[in-house]
Amino acid sequence: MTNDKTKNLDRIDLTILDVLQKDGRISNSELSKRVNLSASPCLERVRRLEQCGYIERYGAFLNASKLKYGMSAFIQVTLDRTTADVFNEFRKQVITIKEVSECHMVAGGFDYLLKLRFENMEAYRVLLGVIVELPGVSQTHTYVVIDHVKRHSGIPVLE
Amino acid sequence: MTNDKTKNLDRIDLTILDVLQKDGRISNSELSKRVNLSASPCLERVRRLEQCGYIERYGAFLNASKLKYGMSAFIQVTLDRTTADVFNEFRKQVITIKEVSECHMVAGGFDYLLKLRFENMEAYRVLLGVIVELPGVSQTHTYVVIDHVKRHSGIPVLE
DNA sequence: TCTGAAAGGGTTGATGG
DNA sequence: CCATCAACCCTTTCAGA
Repeated sequence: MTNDKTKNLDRIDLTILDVLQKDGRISNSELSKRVNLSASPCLERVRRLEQCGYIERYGAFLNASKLKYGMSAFIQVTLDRTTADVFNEFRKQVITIKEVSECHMVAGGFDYLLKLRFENMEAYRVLLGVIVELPGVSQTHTYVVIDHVKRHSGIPVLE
Repeated sequence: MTNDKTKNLDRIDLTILDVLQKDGRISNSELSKRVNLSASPCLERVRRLEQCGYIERYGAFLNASKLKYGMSAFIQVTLDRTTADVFNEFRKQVITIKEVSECHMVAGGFDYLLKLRFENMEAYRVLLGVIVELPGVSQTHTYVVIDHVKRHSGIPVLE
C-alpha cells in the first residue's frame, strides 16, 4: 500500500482529487463525465489514487450544532516536564477524550494546542477539569471560538 | 431545506451518521446491512438526514504531504482597531487565501486564530508576508505544528 | 415504516484500438 | 492509456403489509 508513483499526477488526476474532495459521494459515471473520460479509466485512476495514498479516506461532514457539539474552543497546554515519558503519557490519554477533535504538538511558546467541541459552557467546564488533570499538565489557556470565518477548506489541488 | 425533525433521531439514524462519517463512500446496500435494514428505508433515512441538515456534505480526505501542503501552523492575529469595518474587510480578504484552511474568531486574548497549510518554511515566509499586510492586522504570533497527535476526529454520535 | 420485487442505471473487468 | 461492451450488482421506486 501507499505506493510511490508520486510524481505522475496529470491534470486529470488533480481534477479527480478536486472533485472528490468537494463531493466524495459522486458516482463514478458522473465523475468520469466531469473529467472527460469513460467510466473504466476513471475508476482505475480513482483506485490508483486511493492505493497510492493520495486519497486517505472518504467521510460525511456532519452538522455539529444539530448533534450537540455546536461550540468549540482551542486550548493551549503546557506540560511541566518536557521528558519523553510525560509527553507520551499525555498523548496517550488526550486522544481518548471524545471532545478533543484535534491535538497538535507545536513550537513557539507552549507544548500542545487542542481543539475541543462541546455543547455548552457547562460541558466545557467539566471538560477543562478533565484536561487539567491529564499527566504532566501545568498550564492551560482557553480561546473560545465565537465565529467560524472559514472551515475545513480542502487542499488546493488545482492552483 | 434544513427542515427540523430535530428531535427524531433514533439509534439507527445515529448509526448511519457514524458509519457515513467514517466511510462516506460506502454503498447504500452495504450501509443497510450494517444497520440491519433493507435498502429502501436505509436510503430514505440517509436522504432525510441530508435534507434536514445533519449531513452537510461528503468529501475525500486527501494526503496533504503528497500534495505539497505537508506543513501546518497556527497564527494568532490581533487587529489594530476593533471596528466592524476593519473586521469585515479582514474576513473578506483572509478567506480568499488558499493556504488558510481555517479562520476562527476567538475570545480570550487576540482576535483571530488561523490555521495555515504550506509546503515548506520558504512558502511560510511568503505567506506570513501576505497575512501581515491584510487590512487591520497589528500583531501576529505563529505556532508551527511539529506533530499531529490527533486529527479530524469526527463528531461522537454514538457516545 | 418496513419488506420485497422490478426497472433502470452504475460498476467493473475483458477486449481491442 | 483509452473506449466499448456485457454481465452483474446496486439504486430507486412503488405496492402491499
